[in-house]
Amino acid sequence: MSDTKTQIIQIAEQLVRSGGYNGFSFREIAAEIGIRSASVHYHFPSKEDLALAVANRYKQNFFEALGDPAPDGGNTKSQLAHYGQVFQDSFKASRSACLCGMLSNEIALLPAVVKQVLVSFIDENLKWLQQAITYGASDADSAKVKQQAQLVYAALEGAMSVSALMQSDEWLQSVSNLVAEIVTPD
Amino acid sequence: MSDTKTQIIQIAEQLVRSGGYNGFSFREIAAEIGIRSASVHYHFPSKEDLALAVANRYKQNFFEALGDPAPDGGNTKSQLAHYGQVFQDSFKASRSACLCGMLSNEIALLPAVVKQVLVSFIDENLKWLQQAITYGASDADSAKVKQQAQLVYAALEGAMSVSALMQSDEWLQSVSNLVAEIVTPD
DNA sequence: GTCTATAATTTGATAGAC
DNA sequence: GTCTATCAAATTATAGAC
Repeated sequence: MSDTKTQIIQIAEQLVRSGGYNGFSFREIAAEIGIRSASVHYHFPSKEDLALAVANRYKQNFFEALGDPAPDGGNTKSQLAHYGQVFQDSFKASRSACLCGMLSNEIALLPAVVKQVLVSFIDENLKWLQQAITYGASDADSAKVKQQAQLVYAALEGAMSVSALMQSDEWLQSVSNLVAEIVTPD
Repeated sequence: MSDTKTQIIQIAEQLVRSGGYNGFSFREIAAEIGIRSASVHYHFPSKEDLALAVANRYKQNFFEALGDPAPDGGNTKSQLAHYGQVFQDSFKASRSACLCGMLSNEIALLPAVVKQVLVSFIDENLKWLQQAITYGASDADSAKVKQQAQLVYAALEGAMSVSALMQSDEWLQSVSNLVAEIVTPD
């Protein structure tokens, strides 16, 4: 991928996370790079193309940072602490909300192809959490474990949203610590 | 408040919850009512005025639905179940995200006066939850109780966001049930 | 790949008649 | 309170030169 194309995606991600799908423009991206908006259209013909690329790259980076559940044989608590740390690192780097959390709210504005990325992002988070919670222990597909995984994901998304508003990671830290304590496979 | 003014706020709320602050226009609101956009400006001179009115009314309605913590002497579990039910009712009525959750993500776009409403919405949710969790029991200001209250709020906001994406209340129900089970004042 | 130029549309907002 | 008319600005997107 060309340097400019990567730059466009990076800037677009930050702009979407700050202001949503309708909160960024091709001109704004172009201005930050030092080119013209027509050149941005060369790399991404439509706004939907760009939004899709941004969502895909965000998802990919997120799961790279996450790694596989329990790669070093950690217990549930340490795995959930790591999971929370990924959210915290993302917030610290951007001071803004989760891209997928942001776009989830705006679903009415988005093309179906972007919605699919969001749904798969959530699905894979759920799978990761179910494995992390039950690693080496009970059934990853039990209803209880799924409920717990949903709680962890929802709580961290919500906490990231509040942290973006407050411009402080207090909520993310607090929620991250608590879920690691209270969620167990038993 | 005039009928038209109320109508404007109602429609604006639904539009903001579907598409965010940049996702609605005066013309769109006017079209739904059957008037012209200039008439909307008569009631709300600027978009910021309208956004503020929408946020204030949403907050007011939310806490009216919530009522006081433990008005009938309920325990923590029943109080949290009621809290979750308020989120579920709001989702069922609108099929969209929480207005304050939506706007929290978009903080970079909003005037300071709207941000204040969002911050107070969260503050008051936290207070309500801390009282509900500790009703008739331990210290409402303990660090542990505050952490739990943050978890409950964040989890329900996150679950509502996912429910808006999926157009299903499964996540809201699941998360609502689980927090009522696992959060205790002890 | 980037540029200039521009089309087509939408937006927030205002002036002034009724 | 609502209307017509209009403005200035911004937006997505395209055509065609370099």
